[in-house]
Amino acid sequence: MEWVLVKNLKDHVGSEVELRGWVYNQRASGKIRFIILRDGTGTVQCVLVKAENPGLFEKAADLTQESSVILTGSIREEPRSPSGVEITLNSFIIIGRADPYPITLKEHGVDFLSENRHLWIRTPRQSAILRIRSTAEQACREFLHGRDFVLADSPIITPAACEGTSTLFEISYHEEKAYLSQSGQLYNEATAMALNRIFCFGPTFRAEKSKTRRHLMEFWMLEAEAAFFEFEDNLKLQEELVFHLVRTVLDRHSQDLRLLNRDIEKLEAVSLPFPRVSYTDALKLLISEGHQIQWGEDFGAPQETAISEKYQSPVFITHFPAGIKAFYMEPDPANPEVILGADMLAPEGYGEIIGGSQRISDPDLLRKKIAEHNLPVDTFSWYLDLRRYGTVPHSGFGLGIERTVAWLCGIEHVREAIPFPRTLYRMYP
RNA sequence: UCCUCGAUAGCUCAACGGUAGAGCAACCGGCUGUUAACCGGUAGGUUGUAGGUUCGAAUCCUACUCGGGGAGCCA
Repeated sequence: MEWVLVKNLKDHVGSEVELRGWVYNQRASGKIRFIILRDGTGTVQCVLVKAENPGLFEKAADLTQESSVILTGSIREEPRSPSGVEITLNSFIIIGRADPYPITLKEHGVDFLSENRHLWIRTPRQSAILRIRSTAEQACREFLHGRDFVLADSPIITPAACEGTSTLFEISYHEEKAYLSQSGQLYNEATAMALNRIFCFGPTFRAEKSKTRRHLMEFWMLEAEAAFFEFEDNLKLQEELVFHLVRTVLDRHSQDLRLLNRDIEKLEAVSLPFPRVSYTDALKLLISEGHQIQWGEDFGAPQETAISEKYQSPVFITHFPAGIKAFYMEPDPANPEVILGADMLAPEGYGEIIGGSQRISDPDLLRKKIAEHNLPVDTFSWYLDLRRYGTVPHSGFGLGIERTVAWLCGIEHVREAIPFPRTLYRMYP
């Protein structure tokens, strides 16, 4: 008998098939049982009538929540079913009978759910988010490969800070100190000089004691870098990538988005080109609205939210003051006080999802900036080499996948956008 | 690091200075179409830890532990 995934049941209406999965729930009266099976691709209700098969009916009393089963049954259309199909159960075997399952169908608190993350991910909502994450990652790769970008993975163990700002996780590299990467960017610049257009996609680590719905200690970042790309090329690439992500998730996950109660209209409203506002103009706007902030100060979360809420699409904040951005960002020739970089803020207050810039290509200027930031020149010696040997203008950006997925899914917290979140006070399980 | 909130049954919560309760889960029974099914019953507790105030503390005070939300920083 053919083994079919729940999500494909509609293609087999009328036939008898085998299903393999876990019992999501069971309801029973004296004469009829409803067993909801989940197999990770969806859920389906299986019906068992006592009069038709008394032996099987009794045996099914043993099907506790999350017991694993292989069952056979006939698929039929059923107007009363939310998915339109239902299974008439013919037989089943229990692979592993589950003990009383901690995560019931009732409400639970964040602490308990986090402590049981390994089981929490089995719930329909969490599964939907993780499926969307998978598609978002796939769409990133599809998009960049389609634009002739080459995947060039950057190292996770690094000898020193990439940007010298954030706190790093220190590890012991045999007798030496080493650090977990907080960005693959500097290595990306090297691979871009070798391969022209490249990207890396992997975990990145921040040891800052951040403790908000937008922060994880370990998160995944898509970082692209392109030789000969200037500021404008960079922004265009970013907005087209993010637009592609939105469209792809809408196309492939309407059911998951519905399950998450996502307001789909807000995603459908995203359109190209994305709005742009310079730091200076954004600042004026914020001051006119009563924010206490001066030129040269970075925007905080409340400011970012205030700006992003004015637009339906993600918005670029461009031309930040050089003093609040990383040392490698190219100054604007028209005004060297500001840099040719931009942050992309997601709508609905989800915060910064991309940070990017054109990079300094002049070796002398780069050396000067390294000194100004009090960074050790010798650890950047190889990075300076990139400017010694055939320097070119180039640009890149980093996209935080969890924040992006959280926005796409409309969920409250980035911890639900990754299978096993690492937060400030929790790394179990 | 700072601000803020919290910890009571397996889970979600109530009891607010005077005998620790409810719903769900578990277990037993009932029910022919349920969608977090429903109905009846049984069992389940050193109220996060340590001290203090009091005739009496889940409740008030102090410290600690663990966690939630936020600030800063960032994706």
